[in-house]
Amino acid sequence: MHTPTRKTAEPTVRRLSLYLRYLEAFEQAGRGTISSGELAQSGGTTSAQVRKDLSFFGSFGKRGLGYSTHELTVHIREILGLDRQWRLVIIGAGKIGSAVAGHRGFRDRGFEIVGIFDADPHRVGHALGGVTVSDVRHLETEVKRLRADMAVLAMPAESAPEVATRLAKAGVHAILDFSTAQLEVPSDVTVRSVNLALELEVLSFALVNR
Amino acid sequence: MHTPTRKTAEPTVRRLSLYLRYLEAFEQAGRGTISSGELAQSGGTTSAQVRKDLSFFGSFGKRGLGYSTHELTVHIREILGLDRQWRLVIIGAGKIGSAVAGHRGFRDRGFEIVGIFDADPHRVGHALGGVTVSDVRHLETEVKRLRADMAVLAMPAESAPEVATRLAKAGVHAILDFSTAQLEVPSDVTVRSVNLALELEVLSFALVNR
DNA sequence: ATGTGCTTGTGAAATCGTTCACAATCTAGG
DNA sequence: CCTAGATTGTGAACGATTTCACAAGCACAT
Repeated sequence: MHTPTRKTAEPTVRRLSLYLRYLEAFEQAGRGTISSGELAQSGGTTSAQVRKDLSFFGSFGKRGLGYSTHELTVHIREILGLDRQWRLVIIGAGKIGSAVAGHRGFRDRGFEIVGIFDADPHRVGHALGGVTVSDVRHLETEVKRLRADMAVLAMPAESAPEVATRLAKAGVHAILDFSTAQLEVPSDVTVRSVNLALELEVLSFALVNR
Repeated sequence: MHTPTRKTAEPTVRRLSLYLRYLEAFEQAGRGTISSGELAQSGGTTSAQVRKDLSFFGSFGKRGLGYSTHELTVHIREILGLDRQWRLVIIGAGKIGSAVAGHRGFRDRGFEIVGIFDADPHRVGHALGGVTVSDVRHLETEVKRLRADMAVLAMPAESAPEVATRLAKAGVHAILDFSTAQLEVPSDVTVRSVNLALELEVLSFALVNR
């Protein structure tokens, strides 16, 4: 596997993630090999796209035959960094935080929830998915102690920027943000936003311009 | 406002949605006008990008002055189709479904939750955010009766494709899917997927390639 | 009324991502 | 060992999106 010369396109990474899901299904089904065309069908793209995506990272296939499902699974896992355990904290024990905490399948894919935080004293101390909710006041020390790699922000937009800054200071380099806030973080911290209202608005646009 | 000649780029629509959020804040703060540069800063883009995005739909600004916050707000709302009420159903009353149902701010933005469905008899009949959970067996008739425009799928991937098909038949043309399934729907139905595991995997990739 | 300073709207250029098309190379079968 | 059939890997073409750069237009001060 050769590391891409410079930064890889995000759409490529997203598709790799999808390919991985389908590969796992194929492997379960006992298929030893798979062609770029078959992978493309599962992921709603084209065979050329699949091959191009993979070619950024190496040559994993055999001409005339396709890809070994098992080997390609291992390769993609390695590319995405899923060949290790990631330690995850959730900030906000409300509806969304609980949903994330209760989402089985995270742990299976290497994401271990090691801490949950909330500002509401009524929530602190209660268990959520086997993890006890801590007071967000102790965020820095706890996050360091837990050696968290990533954080999920499931809190009101008002407090999100401050918490993001504190997380960055505590050594968290990846944040998944469900709030609608615009986070200001150091350049070595990656932030991804999931904004439910925005998704509905894109759907609204699609309906109007149908 | 001139309707764009053909389909508008999705990134443009997403940014419009972000601009709208910042415009509302600016309007709240009593700012009468705003420049493309200021809007760009809020949305993490460039002033040229803002002007280009808006130019697909018309000329809303005044040279030398900028945009009227109020007028631009109204224009973007109209472009996105937020100048009307959308009727929303949620399929799946589990963790994610509850989070969506309880999300205040949807209603404020014109998305009214008119129905919630679940397959689990234990959940049917209970109220969630002021709406009683119905049995998913009655999906078609209920969705038609409620005149739903959009649906949120918050259910296991196994049953999602079937439900998506039934929704399409019942006249729903926009679906926001939280499952990891690949949905097959008629071309006049727009589907958007939000996949939590995938987002974490993109973050994982970012961490590994930092 | 004119000049100054600022900001828009938009072609043109640059960049980025996708699709095409085909040589290279593999397997399997005779 | 050789041929037929399949499928990869990848430059090159294409298409889409972003950035650049500047003329045009407006407000305000003088």
